[in-house]
Amino acid sequence: MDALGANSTGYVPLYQQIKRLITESLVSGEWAPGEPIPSEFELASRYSVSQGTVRKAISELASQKVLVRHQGKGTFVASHSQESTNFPFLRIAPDDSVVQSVEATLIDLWRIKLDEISAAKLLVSPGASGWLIRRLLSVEGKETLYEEIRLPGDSFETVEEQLVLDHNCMLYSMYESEFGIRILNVEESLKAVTADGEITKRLKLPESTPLLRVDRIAFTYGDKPVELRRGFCNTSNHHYRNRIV
Amino acid sequence: MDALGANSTGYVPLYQQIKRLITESLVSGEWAPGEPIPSEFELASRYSVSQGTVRKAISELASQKVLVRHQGKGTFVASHSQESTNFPFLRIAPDDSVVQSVEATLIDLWRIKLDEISAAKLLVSPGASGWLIRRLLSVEGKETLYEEIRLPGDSFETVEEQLVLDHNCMLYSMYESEFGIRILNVEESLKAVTADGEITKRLKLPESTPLLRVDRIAFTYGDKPVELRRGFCNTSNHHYRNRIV
DNA sequence: GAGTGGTCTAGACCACTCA
DNA sequence: GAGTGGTCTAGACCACTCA
Repeated sequence: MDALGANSTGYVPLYQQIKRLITESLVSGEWAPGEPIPSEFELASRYSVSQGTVRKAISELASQKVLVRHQGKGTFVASHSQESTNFPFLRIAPDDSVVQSVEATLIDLWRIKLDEISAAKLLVSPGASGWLIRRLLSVEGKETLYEEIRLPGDSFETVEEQLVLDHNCMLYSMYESEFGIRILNVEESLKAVTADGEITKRLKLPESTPLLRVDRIAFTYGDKPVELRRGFCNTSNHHYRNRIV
Repeated sequence: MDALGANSTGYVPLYQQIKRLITESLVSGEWAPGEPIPSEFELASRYSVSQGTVRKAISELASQKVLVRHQGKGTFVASHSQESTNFPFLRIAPDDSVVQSVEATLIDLWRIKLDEISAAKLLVSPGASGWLIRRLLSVEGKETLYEEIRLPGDSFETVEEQLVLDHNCMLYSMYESEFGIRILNVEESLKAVTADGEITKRLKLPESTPLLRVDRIAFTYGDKPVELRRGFCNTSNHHYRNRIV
């Protein structure tokens, strides 16, 4: 099986091909985030297949949250700006309640050269230019998470502090509207650590408090990595939740 | 929408009803783990619907890993004993390689009375009898994870030490074959902690080493909780991995 | 009432497995 | 070659939205 779903005889199901064509239109920007795509019957006639085949393609894209279906209204390009939550990949929650408010405050923003490890993870050459964003997240009014975010300069040409502030630190929504980069999924790697003085100070904690370190790689279309993130989380009153099936 | 997928007018799609009938046959044991269920056409005639409708029901059950499909061979009841991995819900991996070998050694096993919190999580009355299993997991030959497992006595009447040893500490496979309880999914809650003396001694670590504490509730059919687990993981050379979409 | 996605059917044919 | 799951079609009808 290759990336298109072809087997050794070169057979690729029609719906896989349709899925690819739809994805191409999304990447090219023919259909913008938040906007409706053509109806299933329109797409069926455009690609000369049956509605059922288009439907199967759309179903898979909807399960990846690339598209969103609304019965009676249409199928829409998924958009961070119209999602229920502003931090769709945030797994930190307070212990005794459900997460209701998350606030981010910007610490600072720098143009940097990406170190070797970061560059390798972002699939760019070591020393390539990039950006470093540092910020603090408060969950339910309590400083809980200190984050360092690294962005590759080739995908993010100019990141102004004002831009980040304008978007109220909703970064993924900013990536989408300002840079045309939609984050589709993320990989996280967690460890328990004791953090250094600066981080504990930011989180207003005594030194050597154990912290949950969350390393993230965020991916856009085609599993292309476009953001690195390292977070240090105070888990005295919060936890990282996960469901595995 | 109720649990069956009915809307306010009482309409329930056929495939949802079929899904329910199939699940009932699975719970009743008509089709045992690892065995094939009847073919799509057979089920279609049994339930007097089309193959497509049966197919849609099976597809959803397959995506929940309740069933497993094999083209050309049939559809099988999922079984832990024939899964690729013996620890299907284990998210701990070594930092610099892929996880290849996991070994579990039993520390001890006790009949206990469930404390209030555990009983509440397992939806049984506080003080109800149960079991406590303590064990150590080695990943790639290195002691990495200390675990305490609590089981409710109503689902697990008698748990013998020999039984656990016979199953080589593959607990979920044991639950399935010995108690007819199949774990379908788990919820985990993670925190960074400094563990007490006994745990660090078990993991051969200096005291006050930060550890990743993983609390798990495991569910069977109908989202019924049937196992509690608390693990303490040494993350110096290992990490907890997660993918979010 | 027109248009959308959601369900369901009957039938055809394909890819894969196994004897 | 028989039997399985996997794909695809054309057409019908349902549930929902919006004017």
